[in-house]
Amino acid sequence: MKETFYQTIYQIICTGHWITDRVNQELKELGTTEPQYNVLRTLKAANGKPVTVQQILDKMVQRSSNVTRIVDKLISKGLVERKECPTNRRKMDITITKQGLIFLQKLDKKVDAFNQPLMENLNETELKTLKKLILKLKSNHNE
Amino acid sequence: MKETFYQTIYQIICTGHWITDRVNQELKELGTTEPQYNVLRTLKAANGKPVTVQQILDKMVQRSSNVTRIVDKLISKGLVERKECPTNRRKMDITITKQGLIFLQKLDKKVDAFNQPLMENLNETELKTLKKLILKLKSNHNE
DNA sequence: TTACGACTGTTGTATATACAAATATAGTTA
DNA sequence: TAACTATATTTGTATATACAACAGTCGTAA
Repeated sequence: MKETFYQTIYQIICTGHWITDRVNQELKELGTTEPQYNVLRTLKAANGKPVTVQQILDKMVQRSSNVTRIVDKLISKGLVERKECPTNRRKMDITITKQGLIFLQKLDKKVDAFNQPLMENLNETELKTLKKLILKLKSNHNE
Repeated sequence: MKETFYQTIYQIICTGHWITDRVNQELKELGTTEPQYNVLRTLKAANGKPVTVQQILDKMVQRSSNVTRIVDKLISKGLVERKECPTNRRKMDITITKQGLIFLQKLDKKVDAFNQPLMENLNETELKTLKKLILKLKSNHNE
C-alpha cells in the first residue's frame, strides 16, 4: 500500500516534469518559455478583459513573485500591455495584444502537435477517471 | 475530449508541483532540499554499493548537470562520501555515510507525516488504477 | 604506441526562481 | 483627518537550474 502510494506520486511528479520539459523545448524553438506561455493563455482566456498580476498568479503552476518580470518580457516583445487600473491604482491591468494573440496561436499549434500522440494513449473514459483520481488524491487540501 | 485531456494534464502538472513544493517545505525545516533528499534516498537504496554520478542522475526527477554540486553540499554536511572509482578513474564512487543514514531517517519521518493524510484519500485499487493510467498516458514515450 | 572518438564528471555563465523587503494605494477606525 | 492595517505589485538578492564548454580517462584501431 505505502509502496504503491510512493510509486504513484513518483509517477505523477515525473510525468508532470516530463510534460513541462517537453513543452518547454517546443516553446523554446519559438523563443519563449512555459511560464510566458501560461501568462499568454490566461490573458487570452480573459477574452479582452484586463487581468491583474494576482489573477495571473492564481493561474500559474508555480506560485511566485515573478509575474512582474515575466510580464516585463512579454511587453518587451510587444505581446502584452500593462497599464494602471483606473479604479484601483494598486492594481495593474494586463492585456494581450493582437500580436500576442497571433503568437499564441503559433504556440498552441506547436504544443498541440506534441500532445496529439499522448492524447491517443487514453480514451475519454480513462482521461476522466485519471482526472477524478488525481483530484481525489489531494481532496483534503484544496485550500 | 481535447478539453478533458488538457484539464487532466494540467492536474497532473499542478499536483506534481504541489507535492514537491509541500515536501520541500517540510525538508527545509531540517535544512535540506528535495534534490538532496532524492540523492540520499538513491544512495540508501544502493545498500552500501557505491553509486556513480550518472546513476544518480538517472534517478533524479529533473535531469541536469548539477549532481556534482548537490553532492558537494551533502559532502560538506558529512552526509555523503565521494572517491574515485578504482576500476574506472572517470567515475566517482558516491556513498552515504552513517550520519547520512540517520539524517535520512529523520527526513523520511517528516515526509511520511506529510503524505499520511494524502494516502488516506485513495484505496489500494484506486492507487493502482491511477498509476496504471499515468503510465499509459506516456506509454509511447518511455524511451 | 599513438591517435581518435566516446564516456564521465566538473565548471562557467546566463537565466530563472524563491523569499523577503520595499513601495504605493486603498480601506478602516479612533 | 491621522494612524493603522490590508492589499497589490515591484524589486533586491541569494540560490538553483539549464546549457554549453571543458578536462580527464577509457577503448580501440591503425
